[in-house]
This record gives sequence, structure tokens and C-alpha cells, in this order.
Amino acid sequence: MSRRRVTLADVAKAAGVSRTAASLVLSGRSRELRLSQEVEQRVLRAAEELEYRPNIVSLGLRTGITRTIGFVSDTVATSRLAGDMIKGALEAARERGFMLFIGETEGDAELERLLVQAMHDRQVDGLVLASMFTRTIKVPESITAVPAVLLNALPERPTPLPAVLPDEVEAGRRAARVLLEAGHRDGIHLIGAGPDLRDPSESVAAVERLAGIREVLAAAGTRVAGAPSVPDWQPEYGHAATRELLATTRPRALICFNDRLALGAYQAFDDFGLKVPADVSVVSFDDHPIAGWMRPRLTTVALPHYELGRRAVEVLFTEIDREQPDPGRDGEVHRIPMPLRDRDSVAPPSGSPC
Amino acid sequence: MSRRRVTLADVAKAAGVSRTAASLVLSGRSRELRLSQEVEQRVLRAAEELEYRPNIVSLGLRTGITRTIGFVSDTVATSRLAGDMIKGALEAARERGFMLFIGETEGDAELERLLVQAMHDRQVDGLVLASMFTRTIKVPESITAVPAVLLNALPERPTPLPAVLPDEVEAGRRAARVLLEAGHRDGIHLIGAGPDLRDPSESVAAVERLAGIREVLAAAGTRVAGAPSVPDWQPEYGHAATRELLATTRPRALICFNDRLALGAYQAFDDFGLKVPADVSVVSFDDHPIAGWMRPRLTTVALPHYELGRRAVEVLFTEIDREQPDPGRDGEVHRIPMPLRDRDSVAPPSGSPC
DNA sequence: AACGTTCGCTAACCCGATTTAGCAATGGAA
DNA sequence: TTCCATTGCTAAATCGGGTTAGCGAACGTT
Repeated sequence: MSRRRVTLADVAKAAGVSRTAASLVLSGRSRELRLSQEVEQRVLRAAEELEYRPNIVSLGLRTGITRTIGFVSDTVATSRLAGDMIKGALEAARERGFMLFIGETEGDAELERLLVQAMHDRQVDGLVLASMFTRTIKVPESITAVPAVLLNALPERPTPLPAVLPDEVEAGRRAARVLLEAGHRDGIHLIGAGPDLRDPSESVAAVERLAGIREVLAAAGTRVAGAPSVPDWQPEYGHAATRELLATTRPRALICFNDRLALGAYQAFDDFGLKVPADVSVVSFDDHPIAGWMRPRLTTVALPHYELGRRAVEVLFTEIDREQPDPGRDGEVHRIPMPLRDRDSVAPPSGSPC
Repeated sequence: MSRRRVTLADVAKAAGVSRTAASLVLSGRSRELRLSQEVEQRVLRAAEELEYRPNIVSLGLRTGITRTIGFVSDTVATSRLAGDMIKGALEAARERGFMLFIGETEGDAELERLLVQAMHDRQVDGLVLASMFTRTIKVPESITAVPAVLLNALPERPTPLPAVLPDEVEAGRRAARVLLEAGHRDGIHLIGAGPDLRDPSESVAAVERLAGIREVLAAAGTRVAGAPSVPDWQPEYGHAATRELLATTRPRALICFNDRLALGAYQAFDDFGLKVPADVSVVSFDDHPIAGWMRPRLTTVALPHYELGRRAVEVLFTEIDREQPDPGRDGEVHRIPMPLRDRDSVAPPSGSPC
């Protein structure tokens, strides 16, 4: 709506030189091509006075580089934490002067194809294929045209694409250690480890967390006392499963596989007049915002969403920068540590074991 | 990394015609320019066989239209439902074949300037300036080059930009009506309406919600019984303010200005052994995910994030499509209805009034 | 004096599309 | 036959940059 953009031609004219000269100066190649200091100064001054900014669209056409990456995810909305993932990706991109296209597939393969296509049409320099739950995905064939990274996802079949994932096994170990260090040995129950999860997307995290938990408990000479199955990781199922548990036993500690389940568990303890952490300790995963709002505040092993997003973009940049394909790095998996948020829901066991 | 993209020139060669002819056919202008059916068919067949897709970067350079809009927000991550807002924007954009650049300013004006610049450099066709809380913002001068819409924000000083906002006043009325319809007249207290909010960004919503509440209560011949002030809309302040209230009186109904405050209020009622909704009804705003997880499930007036995002982009499209500036529509404000989520936290008053 | 170098700069082409202007062939009218 | 219209298509310019090849002048060498 205002005046026309300033182009390189304008700068060249103002400086009284050719477009070539202006281009060379502004891309820092004036030394190499031995332009005079005189010309260099004139061009720089003109560019500054006119507030010249190169048109990236034009640049993209000529060089094939658009300083743009595509972030394709299944869902940004349903998970609260997605925002942090995008934020991490955004900041890492910004540090290199890149912008992000965002696209949502809703898990629809056809939509995904169209989106990836639309991004190719805009000549993105790379793609992040993100999932909001850790899970295995089918990598669309159409992505081969450009470097890509899987975020929070593993390929169904082996691909040369690198992947960035939370270190769920270590998270499982960490959760178990929290209880061990508080002195717990017996009556440790699991909520959410059920083998028959309705939503297979949650099973990767479940399997890996469980592995870490088992490993650490075994090393300490103890084991999980029980694990009622839940169909889904929602508060109501956490509530139901915990009630079921309380009907027959008095657990000393609970490892909930996410914070929503823990919220349900809290409600069940409330029903039975049990106090956290005096009667029962609770440790969980994810660090959902509610974890800090619950009473007592929930000790949980955090999903590092911000860091995941950031690392995905950083790994993508190394792919973009790499001249030669390096078969040695094919399918490299980057595991991001899941930090413990040590709050108020764990205490030493008291009273007699059950 | 695979073969070169198919260009218009490839299609033209395959069809044995000039690039001009191919371009005309593919942009549907072959009739108008009277190309033969013969040529038309050949071009279409070639394009299909080669799976030709126009390069949007090139198109952007030539036509100035990139089918891209920039979504600049202060924060996508920290706030509640930003994801839904982006989702709405994304879908509305996709329906027109547009993609979205996402950018975060963190409320930093300089960063905002740089971002808007970076988007201009990529020739976005329009901009959405979003805020995650309803509030007034300083519109950067640099946006004048392209159509723009304010989302969830009002300009500090009058501008010709349209704005899309939740209808907070009507939301206030709606909350008040819920209580009136349940039979409440007395002992209606407010949490979060305090005049001394620490964070002014929340004040627009607060002021407007309060206006709606007052209006409806006044029309019913009653009024707010009290409104302890809170420094911030966080659970702990909701908890503290409600405890303070309970120290001196027994409210019959609470209107919390957001769901996090309501969560804190629930905890305070719990402390005092009061039951929601038997002893006290609670109605709130926002429809944060926890609203459905609380027990009893919280009745709340929802922020229509998805709809806000969608409408912002739709309004932006009408701006983009508009040939002439239309002074009549300058600064038009679109209010999006906030729907009531009628759940379980409101009941008729029982016992004697206080 | 003739010739090769170096210096300092620019003309011209390229990326992949759209669009304007115009050309060759045909048909019809004068 | 000549001239003008119409039909059917293409050459060439354009968008805003990057890049290659090469040009003229000054200088140094033999």
C-alpha cells in the first residue's frame, strides 16, 4: 500500500554503478573481485540510505535457497505442549535467519502428501516431520527432494532420516530412582503401563518408560508390585485404575505414565482419604502445566518439548549444510534428556508395608 | 536430492509448444487467447504425465503473490490454547491454498520489527498480528506494506486495521445468566475482577467480562456481593482470594475470571469442607483443558480460540481481495461469540442466604 | 613499440514463471 | 489482386537478484 520496495537496481543507480557491482559489494565479494574502496563505500552508503533489503523470493528463485523450513506435524492443537516444541524450532530457525512454515496433517496421509507438496512448491530448504506423541510413522515418499528430520517419531521402516526423540528409557530410570532414593522398595504400582492401550501412539513411550523402570528396580533387587491396565492416558482412567487398585491393596508408591493419569490418581486417593505423599508417593511423566497446580505439586519427569523442537531444527541444519550424504550417519537417533521436576509428591514410606 | 523439478519449459517441450502456450493453457486462458483444442489437450496431457507443479517461488517473483501469510504472535507457547488459534488460522489458510509463516515476538518490539521485516522480505500477502491475551498493542509502523489483521488485540491508537476479538462482554452476561437461571440472586462473588491486576494484559478481558456481569445482574435487580482483588490469574491467587473470602462469609456462587483461578477456588472450598455445587456454585471463563478434568467438571464460558484464528485469516482474505481501500470499514472490530460449556459446577442455591 | 598483466568494472545470461506485443497463415471483401 | 481481419501461436520482456565471461585502461616487460 505504500511505496515500492527498494531493489538492487535502485541501490546501483543511486551509487552510480552497475547492478553487478552493487550485488558484489553487498554479498561481500567486492574484495575478491577487486572493486575499489570508492565504489564499495558508495554502494554501502546508498544501500543504507535507501534501507535496501534483498528480496528473498528472488533470491530463492536464483539460488534455490529460501531460508525457509517446513514444520509438518500431525496436530499442534490437541497437545498443550506442542507450542513449546514449535517455539524451540522457531528460535533455532530464527538464529540462522530462517522462517518456519507450519502445517497440520491431522494424521491424514493424503493431507500430509498435499502439505509436503505445497512446501516443496515453495522450495523449503528442509522439513521437520513432527508427531505430538512419540510414535512410529510412515515416512511419505515425497520428502526425498529435500533434507528432513523426524521429530518425536520413529520411522516404521528404516530410512536414512535422522530422528530426534525424548530419552524415555532414561526417564523411566529416573522416575524409579526417585522412589528408590526416597526409600521405597515395596508396593510400587504402575498406572498406564497396561499392555492393551487403546491408542498405539502412546505405546512407544509406555514401552520405553517401562523398560527403564524395570531395569532400575531390578538392579535394586525389587520389582513392580502391580500395573492395572488402562485403555487411555486420561484422568478418568487414572481415577478408575487407582480406585480398582485401592479396592484390594494399599500401594506405597505410584508411577503414573503421564500427569493426566496422576491427576485421576490424586482424585482416587482423595476418595479413599489417603494423603499424598504421606500415605502414598506419586511420580509421573510429562510435566504438563497442571503438574504444578496440583496439590501437592506433582513430581514428574518432564518432556523437553522446547529442546526437542530446537534440536530437530539444529539437526536439520547439519543435514542442510552437509555437502555429501554420509551413509555413516544414516538414521541417526538423537535422544534428548528428560529432566526431573522434583516437587512435593514423593516422601519416604511410612507405616508397615503391605 | 532426487531429480530436478519439472518446469513449465519441460511441459512445453513435451507438448511441442512454446512456454507461452503452456502457461496460457495451464492458467485456463487458452480459450480467451484462442489456442486450439489440439494444443490444449497436448499441454494438459504433458503436464499430467510429468506431474508438473508450478513453482510458487517463481510465481511470487513474477506476480508478487506468494500465497503465504505471516502469523506474528507474542507467544505461542506459554499460553493456554494458542495451538487452537493457530489451527483455526491454518485451516482457513489451507482452504485457499495459502501457507502460514509463524513468528514469535516474546513481546519484544525490536524482535517484532525484525520478524515483520523478514516476512516482507518473503513477500507475504498479508499479516495476522496476534496476541495470546486480549489486550491493546502498539501496531508497528512497518506493517503498512501489506494487508493486516489484529487478532485478540486492539490497537493502542486508532488504525485502519480490522480486529478479531472474543465477545467478552457477552461472555460476562452469559456467565451471570447461568447463575440467575439456577436461581442465584445473593452471595455472588467475583474472583479475578480486582482493579489492581499485576498484568495489564489481562485487564481488557477483565473489564469487559465485568461489564457484562454487572449489566445482567443489575437487570435482574441484584448485584455482585464482593470481589477480592488478585494480583494475577493463577491458581494460587484463586486459592488465596477464595480462602480470604471464606474467612468472613459463605458465598453462594462464584464467578472466576478464568479456569486457573477456579481451580484454586476449588482447592479452597476443599480446605473448608464445602462442596461444589451443593454449597457453592462456580462458573468461570476460558474452557482450559483442566475445566473438564476438575471434579465436579467446571461450567465455563469458552474462549473460541479455533474460531478466532479462523476468522482472523478470513477477514485478512477479504482485505487482500479488496481492490480499493474502503474507508467505511476502517478499524472494523469482529467479535466472536464465546460459547457456554455447561457442566456440573452450578446448582440452585440451597439453605439460607447469608 | 609491441605485448602481456593486472586492475576495475559491466554486459549478458540464468532461475521459472506471466504477459505483452506481434508474426505468419488463412479467409473474406473490395 | 490487394488489403484487412481473424486465427493460432510465439518471441521477448519482466520480476529481483546472482554469476560468468570479458572489456577497456593502465602498467610493466622485452
